[in-house]
Amino acid sequence: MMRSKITIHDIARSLKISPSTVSRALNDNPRISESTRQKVKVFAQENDYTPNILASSLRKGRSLKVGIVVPRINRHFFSNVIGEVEEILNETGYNLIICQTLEDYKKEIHNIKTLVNLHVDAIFISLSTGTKNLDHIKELQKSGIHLVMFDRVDESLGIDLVKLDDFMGSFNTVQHLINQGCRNIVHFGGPTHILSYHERQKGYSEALEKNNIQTSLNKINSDTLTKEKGYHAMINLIETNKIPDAIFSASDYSALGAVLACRERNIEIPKDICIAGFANEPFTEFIRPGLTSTDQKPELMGKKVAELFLNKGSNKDQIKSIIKPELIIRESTLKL
Amino acid sequence: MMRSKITIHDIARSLKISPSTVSRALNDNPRISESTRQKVKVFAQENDYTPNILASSLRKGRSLKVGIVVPRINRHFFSNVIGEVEEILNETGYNLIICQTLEDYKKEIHNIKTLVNLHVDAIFISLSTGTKNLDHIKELQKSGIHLVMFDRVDESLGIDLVKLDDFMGSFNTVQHLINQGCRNIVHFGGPTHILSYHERQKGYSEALEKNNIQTSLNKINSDTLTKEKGYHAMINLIETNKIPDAIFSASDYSALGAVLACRERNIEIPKDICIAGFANEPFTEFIRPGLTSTDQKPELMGKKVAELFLNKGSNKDQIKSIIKPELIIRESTLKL
DNA sequence: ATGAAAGCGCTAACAT
DNA sequence: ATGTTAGCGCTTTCAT
Repeated sequence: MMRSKITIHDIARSLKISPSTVSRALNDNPRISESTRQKVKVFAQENDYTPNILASSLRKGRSLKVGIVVPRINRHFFSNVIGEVEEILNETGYNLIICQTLEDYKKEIHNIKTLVNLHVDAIFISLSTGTKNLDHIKELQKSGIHLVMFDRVDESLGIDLVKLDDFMGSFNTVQHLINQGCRNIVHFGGPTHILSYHERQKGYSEALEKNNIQTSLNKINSDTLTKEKGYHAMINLIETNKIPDAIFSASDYSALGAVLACRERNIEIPKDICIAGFANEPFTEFIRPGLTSTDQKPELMGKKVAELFLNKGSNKDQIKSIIKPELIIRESTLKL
Repeated sequence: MMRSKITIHDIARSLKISPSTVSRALNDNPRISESTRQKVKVFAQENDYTPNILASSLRKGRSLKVGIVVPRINRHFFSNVIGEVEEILNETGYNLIICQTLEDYKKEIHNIKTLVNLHVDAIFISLSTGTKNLDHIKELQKSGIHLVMFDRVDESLGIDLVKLDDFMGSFNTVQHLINQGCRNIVHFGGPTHILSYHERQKGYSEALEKNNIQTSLNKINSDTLTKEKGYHAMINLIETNKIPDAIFSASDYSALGAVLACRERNIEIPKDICIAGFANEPFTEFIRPGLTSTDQKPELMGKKVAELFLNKGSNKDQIKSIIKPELIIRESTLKL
């Protein structure tokens, strides 16, 4: 555990062989005799030799490090993606460096610069909402660092990606609301320059259309993703006497805000209004009433992301992995 | 943003000076003339020079990287400590590498090995519950890597630490419950080999004693920190007809489990029973009834941890920074 | 104020 | 199967 003190030169000297032989033995180079390999490995083990990764990375140009950039690590979805990625990468000798952008474009650029600087072999990124310009990603593409986008992706860049079928998740939720008898459904959405939110909005609209329910732009609140914004949007609906019979929110947090507003104004869920969120955050399960939401399969997504990197090989084609969401129905939308 | 291509040698050649001069200019070595310094910096800027951190770390023996090891990154408390630490370190040019142990002793050892391998300059660690033997920490102490423990600390090792006054947090909560008229208070605690849980249990016992309430060991459930365990412990109390008038839990999650059990069995909170948790997880605010809890000041703790590292200097004495908790009183304990 | 040279620890072409 | 040598890009004595 000591800060690595002994080097391959020390081993070489003790064993009266050359450093390169030691290096090769340690790296299981087939051109080294079994006996030498054993001798070296045993000696290394006994003397607590640990390779200097810095030196090896400098020389090899690869670092066995992977960076992951997410909007926030304390979101259930992201922390579970990260957990899964970390587990798989550790098994294969890679280390994961986690960065958060806090939805800030500048911080995203800074994080990427840092990772490039650390000579990571790959970067897994989920774009921040503040990111409207993708030049930094395009530059990154040229750098030779393996790139995988996930969840908040851009499909046009030709970069391998893993994403949820957000359209399906959204469509199914709205269809469920309609099945419960809701007709006047308001959408709390996110900025549509983010593909996920665009698709969720589209799923909402198409589900309504398919059921011959008139859609209306003033039923769509974009940029309503936080608890505070959801709360205020709901209060606004109440105070302008436009209470709908359902809210479909693209975020559990803004759905929560709506729930809190309803509690405050004594509007009963699901009797007076149905509310559905998105992401299946843990709290959706234990608030009262339980909040209907869509599970985004974070572990599966993490697995796919890691595998996309590990199995890439020389395949040059863009790979898009689309994950099927699961609608978790709870009391907040159960009228029947 | 390109993977750094140009080196100080390229700059030196272009400017017809030596690499060492370039290095010095870039590092603001005072022995370089202002004009050369400017020339070098401008050229570097214009040509997107980025230093190779690997090479510089290898040479200097310091990496400008810091590792942080926590039980889980998706705990509100830890993710906020991490966020604060990251922010402060980034300002000073350091990068943070985040590892999680998932409360597993082996994973903790593995994480530390990894960080040592990466030649981090410092490790900030919060011990996992699975850690009962501290040999790996003692070894780490010898390594010369700057160490700071936080939250889940061991005070006997002489390592700088930042921790909550868990005794005070616990004592104040129980005193509050007593003030509300509760006399039969059950404690859901954690393993007492972890100092925090030991102190919380002590705070519980001493608050009772101070109020001349008889304490009893069978009112203490240790190893009851998760939602599931809290749920089962509460169900057990109900089914054995030993429903207390209050639960003080050392974890918000086990308090939540108790809340869920009460809901299921139609026991009213706070009318029939008061419940208080610990950590002030976000959900405590918006479940019904709101759950009384103790804020652990994660941002402040993160700040102290980072500062302990940045300001250490040559001071050899152990520094213990004890943070005052704040009791957040919500409906779950408001009988009066 | 600047340059030359050595070396951090490792790997890999090129020998033998 | 093993050794020699030359760096990866940077910092830092030691010169001048």
